[in-house]
Formats: sequence, structure tokens, C-alpha cells
Amino acid sequence: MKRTSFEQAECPIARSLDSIGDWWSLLIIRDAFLGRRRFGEFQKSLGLAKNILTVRLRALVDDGILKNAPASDGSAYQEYVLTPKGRGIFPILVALRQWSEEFSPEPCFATLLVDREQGRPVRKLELRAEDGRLLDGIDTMLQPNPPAKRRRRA
Amino acid sequence: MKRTSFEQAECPIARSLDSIGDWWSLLIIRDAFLGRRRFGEFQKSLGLAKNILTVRLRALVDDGILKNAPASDGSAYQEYVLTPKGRGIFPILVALRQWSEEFSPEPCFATLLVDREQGRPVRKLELRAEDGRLLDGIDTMLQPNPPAKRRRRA
DNA sequence: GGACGCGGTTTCATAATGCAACTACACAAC
DNA sequence: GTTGTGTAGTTGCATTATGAAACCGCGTCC
Repeated sequence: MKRTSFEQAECPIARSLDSIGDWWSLLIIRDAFLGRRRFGEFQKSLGLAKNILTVRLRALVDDGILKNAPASDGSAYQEYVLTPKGRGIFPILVALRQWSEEFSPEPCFATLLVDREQGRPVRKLELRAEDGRLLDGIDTMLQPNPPAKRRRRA
Repeated sequence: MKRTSFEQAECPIARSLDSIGDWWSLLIIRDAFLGRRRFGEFQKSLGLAKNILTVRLRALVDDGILKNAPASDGSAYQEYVLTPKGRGIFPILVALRQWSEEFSPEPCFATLLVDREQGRPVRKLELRAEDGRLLDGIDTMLQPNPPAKRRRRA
């Protein structure tokens, strides 16, 4: 079967999906943002099989998204915490959340993403041009970036 | 095996993943944003097996992300085009792209997302508070939204 | 009307998933 | 020190999804 890998793909989206594009990885990361750190916490919260969790955690560590921290509370067990690369996934989670809230047939508002300072819901993610104009999907395009330019960064 | 479904999940992120959380769906949607509409176009571009593409396209149509358009050029074949819900996925794609560009070990800049008017690269996605302050992951928190409040929207 | 391209469906081998049972270790109680 | 409990996995097996290739009906082209 040989599940196709996008590790070498040219498209950055495909590359992202190679790291976090399977069923559980993003949910593990979401839980990590919620403060979960221990194997058992993930397992109980997500309800996935332990062998799968083992494989996923190892893959996320290998990808530099999580790292093993030696301890934290007294006990000599280890924990999984987000690296900077892992914390960089936050906008992706927000985008997924907002899409679901906007378009799901029966949206669920069990939780709300609020800003910590004021406790009010955040705005929608904004895509802006270099000069600050607010952009929509149709206002953008993909420009091929020729290899020459890429290397010499001219 | 019975692949677990998140259709009924409370978490909006899990719900999103239920629709677009598998290997190919997001890439199909990406291609749709690039203007591809025909079965054969997707198949050639993605290089996935035709049976898988059939299943994925049907699922995306069932989810209201794509819809079958009767024609477009002369020929009596049908096409797959993005619905409004499908176009709403754009920020997710941008987030994935930017994450890869920022954190990939050897980022690939084969293509650049530019704004159509000026041809310059877009900014990073911005998350803002209600009052316009720029927010980071740590500036936010998930607030449980009690069902009572949910219904009366008080 | 015959060849070809399009849009699939069918078939089959194989890899990923899910479940449950099992192991190894740390820590605590007795 | 040994029994017990919880954590963090590993192993084995049944089930499902995936991928490759062959096949097929239909519309087009010439």
C-alpha cells in the first residue's frame, strides 16, 4: 500500500500535511495547547489506542513538534511539551476552529476562544497584504518563484 | 478497524478534521483553489489512485465543500467546484503554508502567495482581539461556553 | 464506426488502525 | 520484601483503508 509521503513535495501545504495531516496528530497538538503533557492524559482525553498514541507521539517528537521533557511534577516520568515549531501550529488550529464555527451545519460552541486580557472572543483570522489591506482568497494568487531567484535571494 | 469519526465531537477542531482531516482532501481543495475542476486534472496533479479520488470527491460533495457543476467548457462532462463553505477553507490552507515556510527544515519556496493587486507577498495571518490588539497563542484561552448562555446568547 | 480520452468501478495485495491482553517500571502500602 | 496500583508502553490479531492495475461504459473525434 505504501502510504504516499509528501516529505519531498514542492508544495508547502503538502509538506505540512506530511507532518500533521493524519487523524490524530492535530488533536494531540490541540491537547498539548490545552496543557496536557502526559501519555495517560492524551490517551484518556482522546480515547485512541495506546499503540497508535505511541507511534504518533514518537513521530511528532521526530518532527520537532513535541519534545520530551524530563519531568515537571515530582515523579520521575517524562512528559511531552510543545517546541517553538509546535507552538507555531496555533494559527492552523484557530483556522480549523473558525471554519467549523462558521460553516458547520450545527455549529458547536461548547468552548470559545477568547483573548486572555479581556475575556472577549477573538476576531476572525485576517490575511493582509504587505501594505495592510485586508485580503480575501480571490485577492491573492500563487506566483511561481523561479529557482534562480530562490537561491540568490535577489 | 472502524476509523473513529469526529462528526459528533464537541470540539470544533475535531469536527473540521472529520471533513478535511485526511491525507488527500485538503490537497484536492488546494487544487480546486488553483482552478482545477475535472476528475482527470485532480488525478494527474495529485497522482493518487482513481478509486481513492472517487471516494474523496464524493465525500467532499456530501460535506458541501465541493459541488458538481454541470459543465463549463463545451463538453458534456461535469466538474467539481468549490462552494462558499469550500472557499472558507482558504485560511486553513494559508496557515498550513505559512507554518511550513516558517518551520520546515529546508523550506521550499517554489511558489509564493502574493496579493493580486500589487504582486507582493502577503503578511502572516494575524489573530486580533475584539479591540484590534494583535494576539499570540499565549494571549488567548479557551473559555467553556455554558449551554444556557449558548442558547440565549446572553 | 473505430480509436481514444474521460470518469469512473472492480479486484486484489498490503499497510494502517483498533482492540485487548501482556510487560516493565516506579512508587506506595503493609 | 512483597503485594498492589498506576503509568507507559509493546505485542498479537482482526478489520479496514489504501494503492496499483485492470476493466468498462460513454462521449468525442476523425
